Formats: sequence, structure tokens, C-alpha cells
Amino acid sequence: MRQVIRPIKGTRDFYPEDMAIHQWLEGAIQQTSRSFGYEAWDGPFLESLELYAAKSGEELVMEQAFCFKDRGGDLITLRPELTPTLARMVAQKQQQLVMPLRWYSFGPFWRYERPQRGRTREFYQWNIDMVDVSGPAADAELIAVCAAFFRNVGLQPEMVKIRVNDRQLMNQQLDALNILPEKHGQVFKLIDRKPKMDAVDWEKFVIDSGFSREQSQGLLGLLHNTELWTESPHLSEVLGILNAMGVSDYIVYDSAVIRGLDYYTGVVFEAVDVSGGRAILGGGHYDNLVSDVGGTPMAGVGFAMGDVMIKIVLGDYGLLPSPAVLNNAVLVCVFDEATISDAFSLGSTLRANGINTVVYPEPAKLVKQFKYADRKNINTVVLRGPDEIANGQLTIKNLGTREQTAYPFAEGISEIKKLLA
RNA sequence: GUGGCUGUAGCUCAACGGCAGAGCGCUGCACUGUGGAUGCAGUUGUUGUGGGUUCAAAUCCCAUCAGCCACCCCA
Repeated sequence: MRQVIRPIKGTRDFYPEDMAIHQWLEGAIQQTSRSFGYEAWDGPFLESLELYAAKSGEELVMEQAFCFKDRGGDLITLRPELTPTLARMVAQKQQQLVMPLRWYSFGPFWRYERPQRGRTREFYQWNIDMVDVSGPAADAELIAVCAAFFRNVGLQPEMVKIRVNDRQLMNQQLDALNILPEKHGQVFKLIDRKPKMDAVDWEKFVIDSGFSREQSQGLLGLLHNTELWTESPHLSEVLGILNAMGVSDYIVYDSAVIRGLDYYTGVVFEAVDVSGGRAILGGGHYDNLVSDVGGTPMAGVGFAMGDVMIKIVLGDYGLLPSPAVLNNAVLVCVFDEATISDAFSLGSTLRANGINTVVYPEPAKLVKQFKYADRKNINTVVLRGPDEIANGQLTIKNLGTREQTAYPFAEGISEIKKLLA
């Protein structure tokens, strides 16, 4: 094997067929976001380390951020997440922005993690937030956006579920178990870990962490209670609105959903692949978006979805579009040196008529040019060789049906337009 | 950061101390103005990299790099 300089670990090359899929995904994200009135925005890919030190967890900043000194000696970070940037940009214009904000973004992020399936060091993420709202309808809308996206890309409710919970509800329930508020964070971590342990080990783990057997049993009871949501008026209303929006097929109440992030304070949710996969996206309600970067506290709700896992899930369900990169184009064949300028002239004419046109770049055997069209998923071939030039004609061949017809030049142009319409 | 599995032709893999192979693909021809099918012919290698053991290493050992899997973490 030849020696080729390796790409950076954890990065991906986007060849045209990968890019076609990537752009298709981005299109679905844009369409879904806009259909709910969300506006596109973005921030810089480079931010100061300080911005993340203000809020994000220790591990994220200290171990997972790509961090380096610029030439002036300042600590710079390739953004590992978008929320601090959102907070910064909202705080900067807090008085001028029209609230509530509905903003979405799709762009690259970097985390220095060990790559594995569904996780790379450079990835794209869809972030979408509604800011300066705190009612159940806002929580419901963001969850409905997830469901609408799944519907748009063909993921059915049997394939993916959105698991929903409310941290406030859980806090109340933990209070009722006489678990002190300062211990709640620790309990949430225990709950997060439960799916990865068997029941006996988990109970031992809970007790070893300083909780009583009664509290451990109480926690188990909570985690198995699928009707716990009825105790929360807020969550009941969220689920009611989701029902009214016609997306409850996708929704499951699950008291084990907590989300690792400290800044979620209310409703939390995550979408999972039913056939045993990882989380596809996660989000929730937060109460103080901007106070850490110097603004006045502002509530909101949002979620983030990485491109890597969703592409895997879509691929597993056969829902990715076929990689027909140029399939909406025609190919103009080139016969010989004498007529090559006729071919390129025809190309210009076709483009002037709004037709994506590929002109073969040199004279070659037609066999070769037809094979090229096949492999490029081009279904229509236009021939203007010596015979057609002499007769003022165009020959159009449909590669799918093998049918071929010669038309007078102008009529041929409009025929091609019709074919691609 | 910790542990495990795997690196052989463009791709998928075989060979598991003794001549590095198959299928698919690709190129050409049958077919010099007509593609996918078919037939025939041809093509492909520092066995990831570096070292060690051995008469002999793709094969065994060590290191390293990369990919995958689990842990960790999931903003």
C-alpha cells in the first residue's frame, strides 16, 4: 500500500457520495426547523476557553476540548458545544432581540474523545432552542420538533421513541424519600448508570453510596412507575399538548431519563433507536441560560442531535437517499476533435435553459461515455455527432428504457426540459 | 484515560511457520455511433509500520500506528 499522509484521528472525509447524504440531512433539518418558525444562526468555531470554564462541566473543558494557545498566548478552544455561545450571543443583545427566540443551527464541533461507533472527534450537530419561555407549551413544541424531524426522514414511531421526564418531578419524589436536595445530583448519576448494571449490583451500588435500603427500594419504585407523570401538572400538560399535536406515537414517559447535564432544570428528553441503539438526541428545559456569561437569567428549552449517530440509525433502517450525486443532469457525448466545440456549445445552450449538463471532457468511444453516464447515475444522454450536426438535430437517449429519438434542435431542447421537470 | 478484538489486492475475505490466493471490481476485446447482461483475455501486493525469534514469518513475540467494541463521558 502506498504511503499516504493520514487524516487526523477521529475526523471524516466527505467524498461526494457522503456529502450528498450530509446535505440531504441538513436539508431535512432546515426544513423541519423552519416549518416551526425557527431561524438559522451560528457562532464562531473558535471561542475563548473562558467561555466554557464559566459553565460546562469540568470533564468537557479539561479533558475533551481541543484547546491551544494562539500566537498572542491566549487560550483558544475549538467549540465543543453551542450552548455557551448561544448564551453569550443572547446576553450581548439581550435588550434588542425579539423574544421568545426560536433559533436553530447546524455546524461542526470538536471533542477530544476516543473515537468509536457513533462518536468522532469532529462532528456536526443540530442545535435548536426556544429562549425566554418557561411554560409547558414550549417544552412540548421542542419535543414535537423532534417528532416532526423523524417523520420527515421516514423514521416511524416503531423505530424511534422520545423518552420524556421532568427533573422537578424527580426532585419532589426524591424529597418524599427524604433524600436531601444536595444529594439529588448524586442520585441522578446513579439513575443514569442503572441501565448499565444489573438490579442486584445497582442496589448494592446505591447503598454503598450512602443511601438506605428504603431509599434504594423507593428509587426502584420510581423508576418502574410508568404513571409517575400524572403527579406533575406541568408534565401532564406537556404530554397533553403533544397529544393534541398528533405526535404522541413517538412519546414515552420514562422516569429514568435524567440527562447528564447540570443545567437542565425541568423537562428533559432524549430520543433513542428502539432496536437497541444509543441516544440519537437529547435536550431539556433550563432556567438560567445567560447568567453565567453576565446577562440576567433567562429560561428556555432546546436539544442537540449529532450527525454521526442519526446517519447510522437512518442507514440501518435503509432510509438514507441513494447516492445519485448527479442524477438530475444530462450527459452530452463528444465524438471527435472536429465536433468537440459543438458539444460544448450545446452544453451552454442546455444550461441556459436551466438544465444541469455534463459534457464529456474529451473525445472517447461512446461505450466509455455511456458507461460513465451509468456510473454517475445520469439517466439521459444527448448526442450531437456528425450526423445530427448535418441534419440540425439532437438525439436523446433514455438509459433507463433504452429508447432513443432524434429531434430537430429546438424541439430537442424543450424535450429535455420536459424529461427533467 | 483503562481494557479487549482486528489490520492481507481498489472492496469483501482466505491462507494460521514452508511458492500470497479467491470472489467482486477495474482495463481491453467480441462491439471504431450506443451503457447495465454474457463470454474471453488482462490487471492488482514492502501482508498497516518498525524491530525480534527462526533454515524459513502474513502466520510466533515486542513495540508503534489505525479501525472497531466495552468502560469513562455524553455538554
